[in-house]
This record gives sequence, structure tokens and C-alpha cells, in this order.
Amino acid sequence: MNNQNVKNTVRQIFTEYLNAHGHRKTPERYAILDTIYSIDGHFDIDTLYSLMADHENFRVSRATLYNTIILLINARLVIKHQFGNSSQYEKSYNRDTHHHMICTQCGKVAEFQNEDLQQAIEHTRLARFSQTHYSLYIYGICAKCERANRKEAKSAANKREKTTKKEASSDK
Amino acid sequence: MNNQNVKNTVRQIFTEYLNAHGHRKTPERYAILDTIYSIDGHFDIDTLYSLMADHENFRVSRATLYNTIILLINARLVIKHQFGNSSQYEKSYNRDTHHHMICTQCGKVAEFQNEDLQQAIEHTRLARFSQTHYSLYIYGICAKCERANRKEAKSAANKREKTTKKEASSDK
DNA sequence: GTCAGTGCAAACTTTTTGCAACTAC
DNA sequence: GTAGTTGCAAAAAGTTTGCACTGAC
Repeated sequence: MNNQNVKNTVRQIFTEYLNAHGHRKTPERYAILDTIYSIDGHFDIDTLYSLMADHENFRVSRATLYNTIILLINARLVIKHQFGNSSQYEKSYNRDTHHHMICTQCGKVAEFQNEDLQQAIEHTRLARFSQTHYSLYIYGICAKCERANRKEAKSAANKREKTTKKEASSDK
Repeated sequence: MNNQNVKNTVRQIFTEYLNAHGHRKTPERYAILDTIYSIDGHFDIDTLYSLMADHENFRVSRATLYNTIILLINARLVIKHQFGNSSQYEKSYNRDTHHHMICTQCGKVAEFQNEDLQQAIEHTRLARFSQTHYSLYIYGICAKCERANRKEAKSAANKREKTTKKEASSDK
């Protein structure tokens, strides 16, 4: 499905959602939906706010962004994540299921796909709970930070050694 | 392992961590660790702050809580979650691995265990990334909200029907 | 004695809320 | 016309920061 098709489809889904819940179909809401579906990957409210102003040439307030994104989440067109300090969002329609690797040191988030994992999670039966979606965050240290840490550990070890020698030398 | 044993062990692990990184072993830090390991389940900074004052009879500032909890996370004694608005934490040593069900409507978080899922996730090999831990959040609607929604959908459908009839009656 | 760590308050960031103006219905 | 939405600004909530004081080493 190409990008324009996706946009048309999600607009339709959103319209149905708004109708079904007695909400108004304002131009702001559709502009926000369109902008979100132009973004690849994650974004936060601030980024979306800037994009709305720049690309779409359609200014909406942050309050409206917060309001609208709640509707989009309920319409299952957007997924909310919470890594780092601010909430991150991403479009969810027609997007490959993926999981997240998060470096606990530098905060970098990378996506990866794994069919088996996906199947296992989606087929989990939960009592008294109807599953709509899920997020899997795997935390650890990315290759870059790993290298940095090895260096630090080395120098820390050196430092300890020197200290143990009771400042035998005038070395700082 | 009983609770006191766990507390002793984590204190020891923390001591080693502090030594290894050249941090000081302050009474505040140990009091915080102890309090955290007295809590079952999740807690946020505010809860911890209150508990410190009430139970431990040892007052520490929020700033110190934030500082210390970063150390505890790095020492792998505490895990940080981010559902809802504030960060949630939980002890991680000697605690059964579990996953989370989160109701997107009322925000309630429940834990569940699933050995297969756990195995599948832990044994996932990731390129250029050394996994330390993970979080699996399954979102959906809990039984309670499900029931509430069925009621609401019903009354909304009634409302639409009336509206479609072009206000045939004087009904509001 | 020194400097990392602490408490406090102020600052900052992100999100929510109250209200007047606007507009989809 | 009216009630749901919007924008704005103020408020709230959570977290970080600067600084003077304290105490672990």
C-alpha cells in the first residue's frame, strides 16, 4: 500500500471513529492525522508541533495536539511510548510490528523485528483482559557505550590501584 | 531466600558497586535501598518519599532519591518503568520475572507471569547490543472497563438513532 | 581537610486545565 | 443557535539544577 493510500484509509478510519463517538470532524484533526502519517518512526509532541508549523503550514496549539492524539490512540491509529522523559508516539496502521532496544546509557532507541517473538506475544492468552497491542522494550548497552565503558573501567581500575599504594608517588 | 537475606545481599552488592565506582557509602543510600526492598510491586518517587518518612523514620530529600535511584539502577538493583505520567520503579534482585498488562482506559497495571514468553524474549539474540533486562507491556481493556464501554456504546447508538430521525420528537 | 553528597528552593520541562472565542453541526 | 473544539495562558506535576552546608573518607 503506498503512502497516499494509507493516508486515505486512516482518514476514513478516523472519520468512522469520530462519527461513532459523536466527535466533530475539524480540519485540525485531519491535518494532525496527515502529519503523523508523514512521519517515519517515533516523534514527541514538540516535534509534531514544529512539523505542523513547517510542513503542513497549519498551526495548531499544543493543547489541541494533546487532545487529538488521545482520540487517535483510541481509534488505534497511533501508539504511545514512554521512553526517556517525554512521551513518544508513532503511527500504527499498516506499520510492521517491531520491538525496541533501548540503551540505558545513551538513551538511543533502535527497532528490530522478530517474527517468533511477535507470534509468541500476540498469542498469549490473558485472563479478563482483551489485548489490543503491546510494547516490548529490551534494555541494555549498545555497542558504542560498551566500548566507552571498557575504557572507563580500565582507567578506574588504574586509579584504585594507585590509591591503594597510599599515594606512594606524587601522581595526582 | 527470606526478606532479611535479600536485604543483606543487596546491601552487599550495592557496597561493591559503590566501591567499584568510587562513590561514598552514605547512610541515606542504604536507607533508601532498604526501603525499596521492603516494597512489593511498583512505586514512584513520591511514594518512596512518603515511605522513607513514615516507615524508616529517615527523611531524605527528593533530590537524593533521584540521585540514589540512578545508582541503584546502574547497580542493577532497581528497574525503572514508565507507564502513566510518572516513572515507576521496582526492586529487581531476587524478584520473579513478570510482564505487565496495562488498561489503556483506567490505567490499571497488573502483573502476570509466563515462562514461555520469558524464555523467548531472554533468548533473543540481538546484534551489537548486550541485553540486561526487558519490559513487556501488553495494552488493552480490562474486564471492568470493557463492561463500562458496552454500556456507553449502547447509549451512544441510541443517541445517533434519535439524531438521524431529524429530531422527530422533542426529545433532547 | 577535602570534596562528594545532601537538602532546599528555584528552575525547567512536559502535560493538563480554565476560559473566551470560534465553528461544525 | 448551541455545544464541542480550539488557542492561549496559567497551573500542575515531575524532574533537574545551583548553591551552601555537612559528613565520609
